Amino acid sequence: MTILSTDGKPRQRAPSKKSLQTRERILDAAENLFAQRGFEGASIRDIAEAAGVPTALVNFHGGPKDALYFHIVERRAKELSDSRLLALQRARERNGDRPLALRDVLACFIMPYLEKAMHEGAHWRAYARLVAQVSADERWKHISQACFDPTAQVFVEELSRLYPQADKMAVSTGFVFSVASMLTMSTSLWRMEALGDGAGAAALFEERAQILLQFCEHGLDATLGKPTLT
Amino acid sequence: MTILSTDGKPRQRAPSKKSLQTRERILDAAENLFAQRGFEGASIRDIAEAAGVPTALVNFHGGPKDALYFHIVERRAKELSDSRLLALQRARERNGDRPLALRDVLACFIMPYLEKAMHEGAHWRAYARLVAQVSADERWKHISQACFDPTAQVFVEELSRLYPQADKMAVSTGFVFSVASMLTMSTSLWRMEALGDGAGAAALFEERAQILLQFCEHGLDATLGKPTLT
DNA sequence: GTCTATATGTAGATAGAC
DNA sequence: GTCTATCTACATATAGAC
Repeated sequence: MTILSTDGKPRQRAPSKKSLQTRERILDAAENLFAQRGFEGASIRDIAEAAGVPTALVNFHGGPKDALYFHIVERRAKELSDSRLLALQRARERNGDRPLALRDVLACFIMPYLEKAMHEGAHWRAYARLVAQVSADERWKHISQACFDPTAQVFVEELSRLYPQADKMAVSTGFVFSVASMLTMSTSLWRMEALGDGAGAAALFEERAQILLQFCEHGLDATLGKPTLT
Repeated sequence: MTILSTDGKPRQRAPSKKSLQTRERILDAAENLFAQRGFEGASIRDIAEAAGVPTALVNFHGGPKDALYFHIVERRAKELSDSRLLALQRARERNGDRPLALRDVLACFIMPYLEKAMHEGAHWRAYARLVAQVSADERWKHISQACFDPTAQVFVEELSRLYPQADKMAVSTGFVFSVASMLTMSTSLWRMEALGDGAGAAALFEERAQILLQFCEHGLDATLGKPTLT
């Protein structure tokens, strides 16, 4: 039974400080390589080399490869979910009795993600690509269910409250379109640059974030604000 | 030098009819497995087994693995591009001097893709997932450049004509968001079902296509119709 | 906890008979 | 064109010394 197995059993003893540092280095290296090359494209050996440890140590700290992958996604998922739910709670408090605006609900979901990717460095940018991989591949459905769906459900329900006449299928469809657009900020900046004139494109992340919010807000409003076509 | 190498050199002799059938079976099997498991996740051996041929025959007809991957994406790219450009040309003819509506431009790009995925069977649905993989991974940038960018550029320029005051960066950003939303129809139906109530979700592809068009049309119009925020 | 050594399986690719 | 057999490299994972 390994430390990082997914069944949640606690370790027998507290790990040493040095062990924790080693473990972090391994997880960070794995996060980077998985994000860059995908699950099958990143080998345990590559990860060990990037972390500067023998390969056996990756398995010791990370367990089997699929458990390592799960754990790396899970590791930052709680922080991200907490940021989103906290933002939502505060927005509700600010509004008192009035219902939230669509733009506010969207911003509570999208901005915590973008802010971490923008301001908290390479780890979160790699993590963002990892999330995109998991979200677009049904083979990782169990990871989405465990790490993302609970929070996503909260936001889908919030949208349903704002547009009570829209059926749930339309709401979840529009929400997934919005998430896909958001994730594409992390996976496809290179594509935007190739299709635009490319001048200073990478520097305009803030501007693109506004475009994203605008895009999703009006797309969702048009989708949910009127009956679905037949 | 193999038949399918990417340098475009012609074969020395015309292949036999039987050879062509074998080749098709291999390419179809590869398309399916690459779409399902990604480039590294699908092995030459898996592909050979799915096609019912010895592994050596996959290399003979497909060349090195990366050339095979490229070729499979390229194989249907031309048909898809042609459908899109033809739809655009016809829409222009229908309109005479009047400029195209945003909705029409979007439909010319999106509908050929969705119609093939809907009505032309499993091959195109697998291909759609393959396109999503390539479009979201910078490692395959050369494939996007060769197979998708020329047509994408035409549509970006068409959008720029409709919104001449919008800068090109905003146009390409909004376009990539739209493409990401479109591709998510092929990769994440399972996610929409998980987040919606799930009842009959898979059967409502047509309805979702309308939602997609509505979403992208109003998202783009809001994004491009007013000056970008600062 | 860490490392060396290794067990065991599978990967991509090709040689050469037919 | 096709297939068998095989080369070589690399994969995941663990055993067992320290």
